Amino acid sequence: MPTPARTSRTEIVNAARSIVEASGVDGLTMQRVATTVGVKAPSLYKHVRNRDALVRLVVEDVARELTTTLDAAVGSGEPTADLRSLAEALRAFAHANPGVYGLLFAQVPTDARPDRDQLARTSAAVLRTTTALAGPDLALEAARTVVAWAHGFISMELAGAFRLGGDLDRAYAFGIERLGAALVQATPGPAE
Amino acid sequence: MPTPARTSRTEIVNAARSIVEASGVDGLTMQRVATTVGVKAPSLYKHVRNRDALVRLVVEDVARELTTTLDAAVGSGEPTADLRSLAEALRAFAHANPGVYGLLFAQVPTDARPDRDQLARTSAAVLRTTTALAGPDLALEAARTVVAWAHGFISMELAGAFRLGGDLDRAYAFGIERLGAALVQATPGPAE
DNA sequence: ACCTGAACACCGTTCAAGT
DNA sequence: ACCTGAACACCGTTCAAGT
Repeated sequence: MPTPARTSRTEIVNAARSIVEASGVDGLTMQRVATTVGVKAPSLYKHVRNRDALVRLVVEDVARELTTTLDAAVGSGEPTADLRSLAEALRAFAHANPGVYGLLFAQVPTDARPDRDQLARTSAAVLRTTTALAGPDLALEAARTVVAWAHGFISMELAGAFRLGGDLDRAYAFGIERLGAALVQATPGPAE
Repeated sequence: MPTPARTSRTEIVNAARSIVEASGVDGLTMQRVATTVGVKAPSLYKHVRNRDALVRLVVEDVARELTTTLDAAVGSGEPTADLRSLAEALRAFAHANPGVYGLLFAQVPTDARPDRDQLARTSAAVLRTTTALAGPDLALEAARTVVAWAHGFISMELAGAFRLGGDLDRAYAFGIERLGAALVQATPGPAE
């Protein structure tokens, strides 16, 4: 005789995400998710394959949200302004979701990684902006330079790696200005 | 009656480092370290306080090695060349030690973080180079921009986050050239 | 002074048994 | 069709007992 489900995949993913946000990935245990949604741990396996799969669902949820945020940040018609806006939007998103942000580019088990399509969707706004800024031939490399810098800055900031004082807001703004200026000169670098 | 030690802190740290290198931090278990050095797990607690302290010893070991590597990379007398050399040395170090590199700037438990002094020693060569490149007033911000970019690029590369094809060596070289050029213009950006 | 076995409180995951 | 208790193989860590 079938019984109605007492929880759902969505509810489980939401619970997992807030646990990661509050306690980091290491704090994410199946038992804790279970008590949060009101069942026992073994029941979770009716809704998700295992813990890695659950982590992946959380990452994809965060990636989708970030995509929306970045898409909304562009469209000023001025590539340099869009670049600044993208960088600020990414940092604001990370500050608002410091726990799960770290998961986005983390060295996480293969089963916990989001699929290629979602990644492509998330990078679309950046690629459009660097295409306008540096031209189609250099767009990909320019995008990688910007994203590497922004993500590196933010992850070091969140990890507490900037310990030599100074104003981090100003350092971030400094980086955007210099990078924007460096990428707008569309002359290709040395071939080698 | 005292018995001679059957292992040592150094041996334990070395074992832990190679386990992290082979299997990631999650693969680092006290049991595995113990069998590697030839004792039972409880014995390890005579040499290290706990697992977090052991992780920290590994991180500090790696940081010391990286410091030596970066110090050896500079000294050409030409700041732009030193910057390129530093960036390449950091990436080569990460490729040679992909497992433990991720630990260096990771969001790791507080007890597992290296102390401030070691971090200062590791950044010294970069700061010297950016001082020569961008002047003392902008040296710290320039250093943060370079390190953020390089670390972001490398960590994304190691995490497999660059999935849109293209030549990563070329993308890294592109980033160095543009950053070097951007930082050498010592005009401060807008104050705001 | 170091090492060990036994024990405790936790994990993730499986599975038979309930409804 | 979902939920549960019991069980298994693992963790990190403590501690009394060995030498």
